[in-house]
Amino acid sequence: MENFSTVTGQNTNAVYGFTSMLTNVVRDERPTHVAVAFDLSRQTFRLEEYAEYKAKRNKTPDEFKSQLPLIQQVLDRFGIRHLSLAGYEADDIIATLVTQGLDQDMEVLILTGDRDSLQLVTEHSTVLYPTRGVSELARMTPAVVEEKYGVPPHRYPELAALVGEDSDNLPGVPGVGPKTAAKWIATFDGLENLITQVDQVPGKAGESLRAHIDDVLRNRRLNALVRDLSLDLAIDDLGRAEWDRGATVELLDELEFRGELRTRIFDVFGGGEEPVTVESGFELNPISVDEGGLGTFLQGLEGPVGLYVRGVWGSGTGRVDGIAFATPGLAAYVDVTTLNPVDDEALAQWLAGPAPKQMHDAKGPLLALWAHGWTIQGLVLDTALAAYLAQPDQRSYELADLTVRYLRRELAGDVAEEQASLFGGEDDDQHSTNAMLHARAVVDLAEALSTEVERAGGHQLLTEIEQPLVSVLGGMERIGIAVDTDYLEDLERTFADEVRRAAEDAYEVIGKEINLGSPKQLQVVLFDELGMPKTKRTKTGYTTDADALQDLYKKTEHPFLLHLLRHRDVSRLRVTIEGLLKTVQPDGRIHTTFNQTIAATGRLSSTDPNLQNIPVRTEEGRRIRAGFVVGAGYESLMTADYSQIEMRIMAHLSQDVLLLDAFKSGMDFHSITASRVFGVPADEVSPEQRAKIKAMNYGLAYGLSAFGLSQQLGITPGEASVLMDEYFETFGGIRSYLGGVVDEARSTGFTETIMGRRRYLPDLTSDNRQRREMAERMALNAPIQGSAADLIKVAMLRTDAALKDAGLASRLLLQVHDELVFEVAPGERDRLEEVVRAGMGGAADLDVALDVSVGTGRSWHDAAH
DNA sequence: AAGGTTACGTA
DNA sequence: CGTACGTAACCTTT
Repeated sequence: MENFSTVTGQNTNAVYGFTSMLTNVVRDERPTHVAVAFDLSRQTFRLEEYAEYKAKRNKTPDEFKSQLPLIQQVLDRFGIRHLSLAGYEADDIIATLVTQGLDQDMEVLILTGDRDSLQLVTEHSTVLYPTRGVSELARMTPAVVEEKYGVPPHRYPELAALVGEDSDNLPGVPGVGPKTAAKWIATFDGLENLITQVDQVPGKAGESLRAHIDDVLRNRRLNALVRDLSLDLAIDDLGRAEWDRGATVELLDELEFRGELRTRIFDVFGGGEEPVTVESGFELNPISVDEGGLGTFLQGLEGPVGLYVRGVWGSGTGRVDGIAFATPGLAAYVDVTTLNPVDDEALAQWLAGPAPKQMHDAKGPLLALWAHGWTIQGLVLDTALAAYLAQPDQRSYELADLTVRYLRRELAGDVAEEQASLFGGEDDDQHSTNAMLHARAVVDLAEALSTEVERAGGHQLLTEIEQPLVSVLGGMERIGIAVDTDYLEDLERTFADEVRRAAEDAYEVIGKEINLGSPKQLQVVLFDELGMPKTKRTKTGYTTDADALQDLYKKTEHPFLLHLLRHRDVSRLRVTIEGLLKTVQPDGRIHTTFNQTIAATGRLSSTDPNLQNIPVRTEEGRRIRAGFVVGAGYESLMTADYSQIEMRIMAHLSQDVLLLDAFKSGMDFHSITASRVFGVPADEVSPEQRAKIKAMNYGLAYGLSAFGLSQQLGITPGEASVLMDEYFETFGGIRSYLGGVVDEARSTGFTETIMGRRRYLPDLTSDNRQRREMAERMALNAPIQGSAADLIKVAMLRTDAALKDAGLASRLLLQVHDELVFEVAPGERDRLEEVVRAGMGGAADLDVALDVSVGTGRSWHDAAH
């Protein structure tokens, strides 16, 4: 699950975790009888005996409490019994059921995170104890308990009584840990004998025991589980009841559990049935359009028309096979490959006209329509973009997923169509029905999503930014950027030579050939054979990343490391070029795809290839940029970047006076902020001081920690902490802004950008510290990164429109988050610069200026400034 | 063949 | 133990 709360704001973390774990255990263990026990309240006989029982435990968070009824609903739907009993804990219920089960010669499994339950372990009863968070279950058999604690299971509570249990607020004997306790229990053959012969216990620990004997006895009384409760349900009642399929589907929809977990649930509890939704699919009223009658049909359509384009697209172009049209009343499908000239013209007119249209993820179809020679106007709603604005954290916005999510209806057809094409049957009927279903789904979704977007305050963002941007992005993809393939091929050979050289040098040092690209083999060489100090742990071993290798070199000065680092660098550059060359189209240009619904902050992303991560930091890397060149018929490339866009946004949002002044001064930003922090004139700021503040400036918007800053600057966390304090002393407005953002988001559930783009962060109230802190950093970053994304999108629209207005032939090619790349038509350099500076600089009216720096040259590299 | 992990490029 | 992405190689699992 990408998002652990539903659209209505109900947290589902615990329901999700519980359901997932339950499903896995049932799948793996195949139990014949299952029961789940819950605590009813804190008020138990243990609390009556000992008022401090579990007193240190935090109050159960509301977030979790609100999920309990949902968990119980899940169990009801799955046909699993659950029970609780006033005055007793869940563990007592479990102990009672285990006892009953063992009496009936059953094999019993106990899934719990409470170590007291280890007393229930026998040859026929095993505790499954969650480790590694909850991702793994340890099987606690008698042998495992004995090995881990040094006592047999039935003596575990004796050991616990001596040692104490923090989580129950039961203090044990001071100075006595598990080892001593286990030794005593073994020597005296149990706690009872230990107590009666307590005078013979030697040493300081013995003294301590004698002083705390009452505690031990009390602990032992309290940690004994009750095994003979009278319960409403007996073992025989715990066989799995009927699985309520329909109700489960309904509940899973409500919880918005989709994807992998849903499949798993149906596999385990439903015997592999495919999940289908409560309601059936879409009803069509298909009509066939007579030859020559398309124009009349189209003119007769009322209201917004859902369009679904059948075809293929990518790399800036595409092909249309057919188009389906749908309104709530009727649907039709047109095979465009067999259109007569009259219908073709009628369709072209209608597409290019103002009739309101709705589509799903229109950019691809747009490329296909353009390639066919058609244009399209009147796109009033793109359902993929609407869904993205309503919930930007989703990993996919496929039409079929959205219909289930927002309409509770299954979009059938894809599977049928795949099967048809698999068996050779180009089933026209199937194609057209499927296409009409999709078009109809778009219409219904458009209505539902309009409401959603409105509710999330995203209407303006959708209609004035995201949707108009579709054709701008499509245009950029269609045009592509020219590359000098000869140059890049040459450069690849150069780097390949360097790769070989570095590898040979590395092999010579260690006296053998290994795969330098294999972290596993590297670990063997570095840590086992060369005996270097261990680096930071990864899931599978020790890291060999560049930072760690640099560190190791500082410590060992082993030349192998230098050759290895060199090998990494140049082989990466070589592979980058190889990848780029593979994507060059017959027109000699690379046509990336810009994705508009991936980044949860509102940024674009670029794939196939990614042109937003072309190297720029190193001299060798920049040689790759020189391979991106101006195309035939154009004069040069122009790049235009926003300078310090994120800090400017922070200045605007925080209204920190010193920060606003820093930008107004027009001086070097890092120097002037450093001069403020260190209290020296800007021209006397040392390079070290500037570097520190630069790291701080950049890190701020990411939720930087003292530890992270210390790592980056190579100073101690203490020093970093002092630096951060001094920074925040100086720029108090920033501190209060950043704190305020998180507080606000915690109470509203979302962050918001300058243009009102929201990001929902339910984890801000998680009781899992790691998740919560992660969400806090996201909350700090999202308004800043997202506002920058808003601004450059507006800038793209303004610039694109201005170019057309001015009749310029220069064109936008790329966007790299705070940078735009243009191809300059002959003689248009100066006018283009004017248009771009105005378009970008005027994208928003902030309390700081939006500085734009511009450069031109024959390549992307030469256009740097 | 698919999916996870590690490493690393950009803003 | 700093946000947001995409890609590729390696390696394990299916």
